[in-house]
Amino acid sequence: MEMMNWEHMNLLNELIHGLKAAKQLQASPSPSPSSCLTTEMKETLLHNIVSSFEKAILMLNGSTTQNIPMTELAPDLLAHPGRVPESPASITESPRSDEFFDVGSKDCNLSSKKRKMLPKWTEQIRISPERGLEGPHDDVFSWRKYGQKDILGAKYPRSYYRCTFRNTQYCWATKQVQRSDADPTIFEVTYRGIHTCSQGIPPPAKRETIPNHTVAINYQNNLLDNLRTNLTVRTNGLEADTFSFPVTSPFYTYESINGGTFCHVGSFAPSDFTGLISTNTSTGSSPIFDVDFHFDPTAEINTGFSTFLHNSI
DNA sequence: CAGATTTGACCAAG
DNA sequence: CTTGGTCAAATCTG
Repeated sequence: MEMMNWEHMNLLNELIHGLKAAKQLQASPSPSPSSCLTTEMKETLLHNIVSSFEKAILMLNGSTTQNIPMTELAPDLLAHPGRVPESPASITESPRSDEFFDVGSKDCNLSSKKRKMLPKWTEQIRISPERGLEGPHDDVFSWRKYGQKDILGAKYPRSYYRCTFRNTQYCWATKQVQRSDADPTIFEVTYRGIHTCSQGIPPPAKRETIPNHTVAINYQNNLLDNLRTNLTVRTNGLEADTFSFPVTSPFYTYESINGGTFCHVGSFAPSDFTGLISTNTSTGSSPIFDVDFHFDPTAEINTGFSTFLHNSI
């Protein structure tokens, strides 16, 4: 197999996925009620397109010696796909901000929907008695608490955190911490979104020996990976299973076949993780894993990646 | 004084 | 209506 430049492979892959998603969207006329793509799927495709551009830009930017911060290049892209950052107060409802999505649509406030599309996973973290009740607040990222809520049927309140750099670097990662009432030493931490702030990007110093973009993309993955090996991890629900511990935000393409939907999920993964799910890595060919699975909307929900796994390149 | 936390109010979804 | 998630003013902290 041709050993393509590692950077080019990833970059190409991003652009190809972006293009694929864009073409799918283009092939699906928006006002057609008979369109095989649901609104949700279209939104996901849009998300893919934007995210592909973001990652491609990040890769290119990571390869330059100057390394201009993403926040300067395109802060609005980092802020949210398609969203123009205004004052923080207007973020949740800005009637005119979605220039790339649903222009002219009445319900262009997609922020909550789009937020739901962010990758989401849950970890159960047990606190050690010696450390006291400080809770599982020592992850690598810095968070700012923005709310607390009593949850019906739960003994303990749920705390809401967002990335400290939400306003300065438009990083939309959030987490929720819920103490388990069954076992108060366990905290269930639900993360949503990948850090796009400088915390999720490696320090520029270490960028000479290893291909730059690989460091950039995998840095955060490694952090997550470390967390994963050290902690009990559990995913919840269909959505979480779908995203079942992505190491970068996954991209999706949909295809309608015989009334069912064929879904393709791709994500970057550290090579060791790829090795776990594929036997084809001895060639050292691809750090990317792709998953294709078929689900029939009329059938019972099947959350397994049952169909097949393969390397994409 | 700047940044973080607290907490009641608000809002969208169901 | 209820509920979970977020906002933002008030308050705290270093």
